[in-house]
Amino acid sequence: MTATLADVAARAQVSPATVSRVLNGNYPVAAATRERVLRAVDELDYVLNGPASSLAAATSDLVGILVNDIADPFFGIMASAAQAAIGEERGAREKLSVICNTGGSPERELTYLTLLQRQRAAAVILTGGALEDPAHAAAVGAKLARLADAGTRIVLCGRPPLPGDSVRATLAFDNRGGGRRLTDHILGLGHRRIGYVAGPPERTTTRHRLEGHRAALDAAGLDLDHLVVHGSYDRRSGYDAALELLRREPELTAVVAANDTVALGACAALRDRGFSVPEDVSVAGFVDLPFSADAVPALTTVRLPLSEAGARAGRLALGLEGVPPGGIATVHGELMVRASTGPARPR
Amino acid sequence: MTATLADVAARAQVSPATVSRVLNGNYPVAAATRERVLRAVDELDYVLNGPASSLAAATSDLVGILVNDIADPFFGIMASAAQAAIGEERGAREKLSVICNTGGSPERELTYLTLLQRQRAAAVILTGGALEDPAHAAAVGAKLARLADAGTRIVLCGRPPLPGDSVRATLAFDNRGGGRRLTDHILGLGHRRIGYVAGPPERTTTRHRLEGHRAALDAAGLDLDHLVVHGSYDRRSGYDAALELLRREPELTAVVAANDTVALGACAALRDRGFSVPEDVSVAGFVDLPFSADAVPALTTVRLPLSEAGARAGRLALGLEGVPPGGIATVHGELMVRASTGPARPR
DNA sequence: CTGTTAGCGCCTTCAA
DNA sequence: TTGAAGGCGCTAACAG
Repeated sequence: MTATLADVAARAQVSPATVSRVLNGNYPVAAATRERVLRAVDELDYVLNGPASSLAAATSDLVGILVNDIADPFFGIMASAAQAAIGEERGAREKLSVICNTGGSPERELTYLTLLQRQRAAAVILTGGALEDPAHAAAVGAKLARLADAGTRIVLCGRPPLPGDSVRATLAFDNRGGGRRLTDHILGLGHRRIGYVAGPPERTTTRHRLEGHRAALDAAGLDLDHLVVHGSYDRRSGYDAALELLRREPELTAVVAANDTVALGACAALRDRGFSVPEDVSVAGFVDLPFSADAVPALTTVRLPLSEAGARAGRLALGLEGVPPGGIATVHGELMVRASTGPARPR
Repeated sequence: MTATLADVAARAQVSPATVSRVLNGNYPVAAATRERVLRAVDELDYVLNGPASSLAAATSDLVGILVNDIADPFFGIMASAAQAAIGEERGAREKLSVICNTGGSPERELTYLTLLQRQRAAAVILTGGALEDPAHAAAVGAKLARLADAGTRIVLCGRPPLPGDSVRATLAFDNRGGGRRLTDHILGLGHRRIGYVAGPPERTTTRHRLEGHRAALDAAGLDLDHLVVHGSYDRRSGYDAALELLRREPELTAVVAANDTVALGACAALRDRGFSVPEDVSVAGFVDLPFSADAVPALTTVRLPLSEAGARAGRLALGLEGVPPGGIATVHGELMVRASTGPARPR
C-alpha cells in the first residue's frame, strides 16, 4: 500500500508532527532530524496525500487557468506563459497550475469554477473575452465572490474588469484602442469601402474591437455598419464572412478582421475569388499570432503581448507581483504594419 | 463560513450520510428526501469539499492531461478534444480534467506526475512524443507504475507504447509509416536532393518520422544523411534549418519537415532566399494543422487525426471505451497532397 | 430507505 | 526542538 506520513514517522523514529514540519518547512526542525526524515521519505517513496493535506490545511496548491479555446494559440500562449511563471516559483509549496478549457460554453465555465471551488483552489486565472449575457455574468460574479471569500485569488487576463472586489487583479487588453488604430491605418491608406469581420456578438473582445473600428470610422465621417459581419473566432468564419462582404459590397477594398485566424480565412476566400491581397483588397487582423508574420502576404495586425500578460497573470496569482493601482492594468497592443495592407485602389 | 455537509443535513433534517448519498447518487434515496436535501443545498449554496471527499473516498475526480507545449496547436487540439470528451460524461461524479504543460522539460513532467499522484488523480493522459533519455524514461516508468498501483488510469496518446502493464491503453501515431509515405511521394515527383528538417533528436516522434524518411530513401537507393538537420518543433527552427540545408546543398529541390510549423518556417526561409515553392523547391510537413491548408501554397503533409485521437484518449481514461487488443492501437496518418509539392525541376 | 459510527491522512494548537 | 491529541469534512460499512 501507499506509504503514509505515519509510516515515515515510524521509520524515522519521530512523531508524525515532525515529519509534517519537515515536509512543509514552516517550523524549525533540527538538521539531524530533518535528515533522518528525508531519508525515510526517500526510502519509502513517500508522496504526500494532497486531499488529506488540503483538508487539514483548508487550502490546496491548485491554480486553475480558464481558457475559452485551448486549440487556439491565443489561449495556448497565454496559458503556457502563466503556467511557466507559476511552475517557476521554487520553494514554498509547489503549485499545480492546470488549464481548464471551457470551449466557450457558459455552463462549462461555471462548472469549472465550481470544481475549482470544490478543490479549494489557491488561485484562478480567467483569460480572454467574457460573455456579455447579464445572467451569466451575474452567475460568474457570484461564483467569484464565493471563491474570493474562501481565500482563492482571482486574476483576469485579457478580460475586462469586473465590478466588486473579488478580483485581485485585472490585466485588460486595450482592444478598443487597438481596433481604433488599426482602422485608422486602413483609412490612412485611402480605403473607404471597408468590411469588418467581427467575432461572436456576445463576447466583450468582439464588442471592444468593433467599437474601436467604429470610432475610427466615425472620426472619418463614415458609417459602414452594413459591412459588419459576425461569426466565431475561427478560420472558417473568416472565409464565409469575406464572401458575404463581397456580396454586400462588390467594390470592397479592405477587410478588417477581429483576429488573425479570421483574417487569414478571409484572405483565403479573397484568393479563391480571384482577388489579390493587398493589391485588390487589403486585409488586417488582430493579436499577431506567431504564424501571422509568416503568412503570404505577411499580415498587418495589432500585436498583443500574450506571453508577457500570461506570465504576469501567473505571478499575480501567486502574489509574487504587486497588484497594479486600482487593481487594473491596461495592456496596450502595437500596430504591426506588414504586407497585407496597402493603398486603396478602386476597382 | 462555508457551509458543510453537516449544515445541509441539519437544514434538511436528515443525516449527513443521506446528504452524501443524494449528492453522489450512488444509493437509493426517497424522492421526497432527495428534494429536501437538494433544496437545502441550494439554499445554503453548498459546494462539496473536494479534498475531504477525495480523502474519504480515496480517489479524486481529477484527470490530468500532460502536454509538451500547449502553445502548439498539435497539443491544443488533442487536449481540447480529450477535455471535451471527459467533460461530456454526464452522470456519475463529474471529472475535472486539467491540462498540465511540461514545456518539454523532463523535470516538469515528473513534477506534474508527482503532483497528480499527490492528488490521487483518477486518470492521467500523456500526449505527444516521449523523451528517449533512458534515465528519464525509467523514472517516468516508475512513476506511472506507482500511479497505476494507486488506481490511476494511464493512457498514452500520440506516444509510443511503454513496457510493463501500468498503461491502460496506448494510441500510437504511425509516425514511421507516415514519414515513409510522405518521402515516397516526394521521390515519386522525381526529387533526389531532399533535405530533412528533423525535430529535437531526443524525442520519439522525431526519430520515428525520420526513420520513415530514411526507409523511403533506402528503398530508392539514396543516402541523404548529410541533409538532415535537427532543431526544435517551431517555426524559427524550420527557418534556420532551411538556410542550413541550402548551404549544404545549393541544388536542393525538396524539403521535408518534421511538422507543419517547421515546414512553414522553411517556406519563409526559401521565399526570403528568392526561391519559389513548389516551382524551385517542394516543401512538405507533418500533422496537418488547421492553418496548413490555408498557407500559400497549401501545404502537402501527413494528416494525423488529432481530435479523434484526443477524444478517444479521453474516453479511454474514463473507461467509457473498450481497451484495444493488446492495449495498443496504431493511429494512421493520411497523406494530403497539396500545392507545396510538385515535380522536381533541376536548377 | 435512513441513521450511526468510524476512520481517511494530515495539520496545528498545546504542552513538554 | 519535539510529541500528543483533536479535528478538518466527507464516505462507507453496518445496523435498523
